[in-house]
Amino acid sequence: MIRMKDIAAAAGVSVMTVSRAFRQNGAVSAERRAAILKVADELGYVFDSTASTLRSQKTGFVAVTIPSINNGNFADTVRGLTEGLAGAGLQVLLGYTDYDMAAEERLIDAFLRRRPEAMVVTGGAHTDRARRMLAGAGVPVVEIWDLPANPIDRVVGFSNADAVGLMVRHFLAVGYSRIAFIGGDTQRDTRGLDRRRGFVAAMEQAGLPAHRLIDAGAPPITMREGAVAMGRLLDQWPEVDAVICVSDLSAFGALGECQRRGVAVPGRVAIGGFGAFDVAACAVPTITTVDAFAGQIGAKTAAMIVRVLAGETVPQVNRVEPQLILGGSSL
Amino acid sequence: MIRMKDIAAAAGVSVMTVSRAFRQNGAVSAERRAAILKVADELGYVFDSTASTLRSQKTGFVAVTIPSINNGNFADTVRGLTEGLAGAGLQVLLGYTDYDMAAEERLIDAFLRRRPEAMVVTGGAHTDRARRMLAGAGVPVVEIWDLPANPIDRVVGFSNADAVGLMVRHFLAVGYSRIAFIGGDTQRDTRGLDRRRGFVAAMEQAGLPAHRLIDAGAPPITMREGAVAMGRLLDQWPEVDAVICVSDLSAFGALGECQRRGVAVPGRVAIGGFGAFDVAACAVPTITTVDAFAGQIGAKTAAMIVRVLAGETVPQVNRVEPQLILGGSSL
DNA sequence: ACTTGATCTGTTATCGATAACATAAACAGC
DNA sequence: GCTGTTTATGTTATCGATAACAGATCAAGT
Repeated sequence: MIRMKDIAAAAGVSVMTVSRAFRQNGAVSAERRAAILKVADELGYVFDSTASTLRSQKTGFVAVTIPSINNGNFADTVRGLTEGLAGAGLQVLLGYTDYDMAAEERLIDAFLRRRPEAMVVTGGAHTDRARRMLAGAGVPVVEIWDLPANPIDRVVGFSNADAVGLMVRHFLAVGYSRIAFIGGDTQRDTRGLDRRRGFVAAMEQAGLPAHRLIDAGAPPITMREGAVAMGRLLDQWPEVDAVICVSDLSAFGALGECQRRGVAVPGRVAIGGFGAFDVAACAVPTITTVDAFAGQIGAKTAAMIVRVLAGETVPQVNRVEPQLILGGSSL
Repeated sequence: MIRMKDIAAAAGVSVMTVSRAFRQNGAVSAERRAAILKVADELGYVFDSTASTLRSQKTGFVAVTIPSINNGNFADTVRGLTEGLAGAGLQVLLGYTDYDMAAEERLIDAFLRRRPEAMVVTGGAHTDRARRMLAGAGVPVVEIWDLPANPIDRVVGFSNADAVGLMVRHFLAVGYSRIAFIGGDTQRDTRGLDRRRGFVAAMEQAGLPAHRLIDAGAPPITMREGAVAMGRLLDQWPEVDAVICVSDLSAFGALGECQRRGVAVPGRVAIGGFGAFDVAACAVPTITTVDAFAGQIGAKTAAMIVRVLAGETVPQVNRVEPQLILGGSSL
């Protein structure tokens, strides 16, 4: 493999000059730089980030953990992060946890060895060791998609409970009252659990019973699980007139189950989801949902990281305001 | 930051012994290793992969580029890759190209600087410079999700054209003949283009006209674009009795458009998709599709890489056989 | 007891770049 | 013309680990 010293020898300059030629702000005369880059290109030289990283102590990595890679919301967040960080020359190192805190801990451990310049983790629930590792990493840490009670460092997110409250109040306003909730029972998906808590809180605040809760199993809660849960809901509480699902995917599955059973939506049962996934806008009828602005979460996180790394003072918490999107499923 | 020499001093051993204690097969006595790891833990030491990488010339990275991060098929492939490589201590470094060859080239360049131990790229279409970089990288290169005519190195994939041929022959067998195709017109998504070519070839082989082609714009072709394209199709060729879409997402959008227009599926128009996405199985009716076994592509690619890196002789091409999955949309 | 081999530990040099410092040349200001 | 500043280049030491080699210890075999 070709190294900088080979380029230096071929171009008749010192290694240091070659190093400078490869940087944006390197103090090298324009003609020398051009000559050096030409030689490097001819020799097929590929810059070695590893050596650069070791000496300069700058990896150019921002490590990001998300629960699932197969989820349009997190994909949007990653997109926002990637694009926002690219401008600062930072690359995203992405890992997924499968909604498993132990897996998250292992991932954080593996990532920290690579000396990222910042860490982004989804949610505020972590193992004790993961918390300690993050807190002691000596780099900015951002928890996203949530508003943890005890943040490790910085936060970009929203209250999942309050967001579902929006939906409950909409359903009540439109005239539904025998409302059920699907999903969010396990400890694994704390955001799903928060949404269920938000449902219960909003119902109780309205003086209505909030006992119609259907377990949809371990996350990720897919379309299929939404369908199964809807079937159980209709069997168990036939009087139900509306259902709020932990995400649009399960809401879509629930909608399909209603259609197969000949249960009119929204005539007989109204449906609400979460996340503003494409499927909510393209289903027939469209599904009422809450947009958490996943892309913005990523973009804001990226901006926060760039500013913090530049030494600026930035507020610790950046809130995103979810927004209700009315669909045909709850008219 | 704590370094190995700090651990060595605290534990009363040499740095080399600490280094060995941190490895699986390091020749250190069990008690010494335990003592060293205990000291390291107490001091909050975090292993520095960068230095290790520079000396040992092993990064533990496998770089992977996919067209889009928000796509269940590629997500499944990445999952297969991640899991298959984890056993060999390899981490996936993931990037997405937005179906843009210039973006792919930049990504490959950025990745190669980090000295991955193997490169995985989606598809067989690349810029000349990207091809040169990959060919000269000195590491195994695997092109996936396609069967390129001139592979750079290794391949794990299938013929997108043949896979659509399966679907066409199914439609013909069930009695449809005025079949249209949605998507795949641009040069950006070569797999989509191959699928359209496969449609045309299979129709012509059956002696049927293959002129009903609807452009759905630049990839990614989403549900929305499928709906718009279906509208145009029904307006332009009202005699159409079946439509094959470049993916299940556009097929689902098309199904929704039919439902909004009161066009019975499959009574009046049959619909086929591609990719065996969740939405195909959960839509009402279910959508006939082709499973390309995205997860298997990832798993097989991972296995291939592990074996090649271990010095084994492995066939250059590993084919995956897509399979037709019948749905209610084409009964 | 002596050789042989396996196991454990230490020493030295090194991976490929860059920070820090030094120096030379060019240029401006008075 | 002299000093001070800027710009362009080179020299040296270093980032934090590991490869390669060497040496020490210990058990087994003859």
